[in-house]
Amino acid sequence: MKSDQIMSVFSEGCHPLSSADILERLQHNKVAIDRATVYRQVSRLKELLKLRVVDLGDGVTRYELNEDHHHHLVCLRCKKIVAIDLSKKTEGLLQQIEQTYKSEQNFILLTHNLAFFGICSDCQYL
Amino acid sequence: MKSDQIMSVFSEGCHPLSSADILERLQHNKVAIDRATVYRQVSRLKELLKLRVVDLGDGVTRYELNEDHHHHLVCLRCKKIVAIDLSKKTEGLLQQIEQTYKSEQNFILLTHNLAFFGICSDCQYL
DNA sequence: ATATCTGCAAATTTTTTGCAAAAAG
DNA sequence: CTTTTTGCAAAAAATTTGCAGATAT
Repeated sequence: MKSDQIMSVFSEGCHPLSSADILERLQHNKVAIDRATVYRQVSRLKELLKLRVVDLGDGVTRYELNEDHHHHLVCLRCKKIVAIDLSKKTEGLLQQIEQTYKSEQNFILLTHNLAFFGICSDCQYL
Repeated sequence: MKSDQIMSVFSEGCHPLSSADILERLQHNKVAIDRATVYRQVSRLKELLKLRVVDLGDGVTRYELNEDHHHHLVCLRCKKIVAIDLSKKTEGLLQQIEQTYKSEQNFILLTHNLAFFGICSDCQYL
């Protein structure tokens, strides 16, 4: 089953991967897979909430595991992506927000996306 | 100048707009504009921090004014988008996060993206 | 045997680019 | 006059679809 092989490339590292990245990694691992299959399975995995979309603002759609929820810091100049862990700081707040929308609008929250954009230290004097 | 006309469609409403949306709205307003111009100007406005990318998890790149920073609640079933204002709840925290990454990594944060995904009340019993 | 998954090729959609004319400074 | 912006057409990139054969249940 190709979806397992797709899931396995996400286990290799923690960076968000585009469809092209997934394809490349699988081919590098000698797994024959078609582009269309990647798209179809990623879409399915997204619906099953195994993966989620990470849009880092550069027009490329990337995905990552929907577990171990980390966030991202993205440099607007060099596009470097740094994974950050805000769970301690945000956990209470996000739970509170979940409660609020559950009771106010009966909206059941399942996941979220949080990314920060700015200029990294290497790019500040360019 | 076409970028002013692009900016003006964002003032009409508060929903995030894709490139196709912008084109459609301008054409509806009898403004002749080419697709390429929309892409070029949006990219420029993004660099000038007048617009920012909004990630609603469906792989479509959308933009909104980078002022009045609201967040979004997105229904994973019907794709309904609800704009929410978390500024009171998150302001302190986001400022604290900005400080943390400024001092720890010398990363200057300029903007962020926060969206919640779940099932809206209309879709829960489908 | 039936239903699901896959590769392949083609179609569609989205975004980018080169270039010459138009507009702005 | 020089620089920037625009439209047009074409190219490139990203995503989706139809279909027939392969896999799995």
